[in-house]
Amino acid sequence: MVHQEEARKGPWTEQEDFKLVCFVGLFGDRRWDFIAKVSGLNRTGKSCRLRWVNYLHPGLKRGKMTPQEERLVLELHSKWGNRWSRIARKLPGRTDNEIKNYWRTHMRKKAQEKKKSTTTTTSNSSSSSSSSSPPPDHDVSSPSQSSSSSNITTVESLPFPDSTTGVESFYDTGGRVVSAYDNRGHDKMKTEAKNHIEDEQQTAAAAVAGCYSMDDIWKEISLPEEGVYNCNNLISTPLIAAAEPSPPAWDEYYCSDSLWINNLDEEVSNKSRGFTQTTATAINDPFNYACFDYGGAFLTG
DNA sequence: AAAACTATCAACCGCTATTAT
DNA sequence: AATAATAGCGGTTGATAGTTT
Repeated sequence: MVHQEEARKGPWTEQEDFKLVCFVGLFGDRRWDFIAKVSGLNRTGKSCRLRWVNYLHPGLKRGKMTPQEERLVLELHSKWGNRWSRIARKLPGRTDNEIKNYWRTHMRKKAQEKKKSTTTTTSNSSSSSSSSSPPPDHDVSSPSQSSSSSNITTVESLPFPDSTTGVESFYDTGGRVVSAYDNRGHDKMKTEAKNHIEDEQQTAAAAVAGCYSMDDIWKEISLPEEGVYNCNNLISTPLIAAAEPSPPAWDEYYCSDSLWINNLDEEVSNKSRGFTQTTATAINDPFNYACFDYGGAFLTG
């Protein structure tokens, strides 16, 4: 590295994605600037975080919003306005960005429909469609509209998790994934880890960046006879050793094969956005089961 | 078949809040 | 307590896929 080049921008490549996932697996999803540096990704920490949160996070759901989710978004938006992240917490697997995008397109459409209907049928009584008409952004003025519909479930009664239930959307995990590296608390561990990390930064970066080509990586992933996906296979041993100042051992976090393969197949058939989509899922699932089992031992909070 | 238009969504920007030193 | 660094949020933009004319 001769000098600090201007950070890369624009779409992420599959290689970048993979690197990022690996390093988040190692260092947790908090220290973004650090990860950006150590990984050798020529990205800002901010960019890394965004990519992770909006695309690579294992807890993310993909595909169309379900009618239930749509209703929930409508209701919550009428309640809270453009508090996208807040709304997203009530929709596990959905990101604020996704909801925001959904709202904009969905509501714009509805607004246009409404405009049409009002201009063409001004003399008519208000149509049923207007009951779901969108307020402009920031319009939080009509909380009653949601409650007026008896078959719309109220937020509180929905089965979706929130902080009170103990089941969290991925927004609430707050990066408490690799607690040894969490820079909040665990002072002793933190110091040790920090030293360790700094010593091994070069090794780690080189290991991930250099030891495996993407072809190798995907070959590893798709080995049918293996049946399991092992993070250790993807990252060279020195890296694992370096990044593991304390238990749990990575060997405990092999993924479940069937889930991984099935989801990958599904995504392959989803031709929406070429390989990136598949890549994300391919990366997501192994780490979901291998590294980011929020319901399991890694969840420290 | 091709141009124009629309919808979708990933990613960036600027700002604010939070945490560390 | 003050300051700096970092994380997070909401708004916006731009690229591209899909649809219509």
